[in-house]
Amino acid sequence: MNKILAMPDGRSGRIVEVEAYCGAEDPAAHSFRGQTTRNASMFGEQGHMYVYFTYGMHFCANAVCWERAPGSGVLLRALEPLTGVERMREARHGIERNTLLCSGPARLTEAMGIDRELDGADLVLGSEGPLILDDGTPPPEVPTASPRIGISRGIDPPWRWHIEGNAHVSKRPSRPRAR
DNA sequence: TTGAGGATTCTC
DNA sequence: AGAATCCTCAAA
Repeated sequence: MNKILAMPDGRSGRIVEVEAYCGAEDPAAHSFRGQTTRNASMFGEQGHMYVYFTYGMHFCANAVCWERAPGSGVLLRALEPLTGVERMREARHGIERNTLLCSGPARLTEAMGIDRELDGADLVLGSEGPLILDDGTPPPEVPTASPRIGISRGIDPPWRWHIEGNAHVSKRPSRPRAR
């Protein structure tokens, strides 16, 4: 949280919203039932990226992190755009409001140009493109744990965290999602 | 081999 | 509230 996701072409943003998915102990995790072709990178090296395709049109990106359990990862849900904003705007079909560029897991991958080609990329070295940097900004002192969004199982543990008051955090649907 | 459902977003 | 849209995996 509060670290920076950067692309080689200059696009970058601060990570202001994340969710944790915790392997075999988490029914909502793609890795819940063990390793498959799709989720293989969740079982690969920590610090690499797990990118998945969903709803027939969207990509979402995770940082693989086994701190709690094997096959775990952190879903990147929102960025505050820092640099390369015009580039992001192009990628997002000219969307004007900066708060809509990266405020959602599939929005931020579209804005940053992240797709299945980058599944498994090393986020620490940045050798394949995306890189996570620490500019010294500390994570929030008071955790803002809340329920995860868009899942149908494993809804109990409040494993979503965001920077309180940040305008680029994604908006929670007002109604509980159908299903 | 089949088909239900999905860590979503956009528009109506 | 409904559509877009395709891939994965469990079940048969």
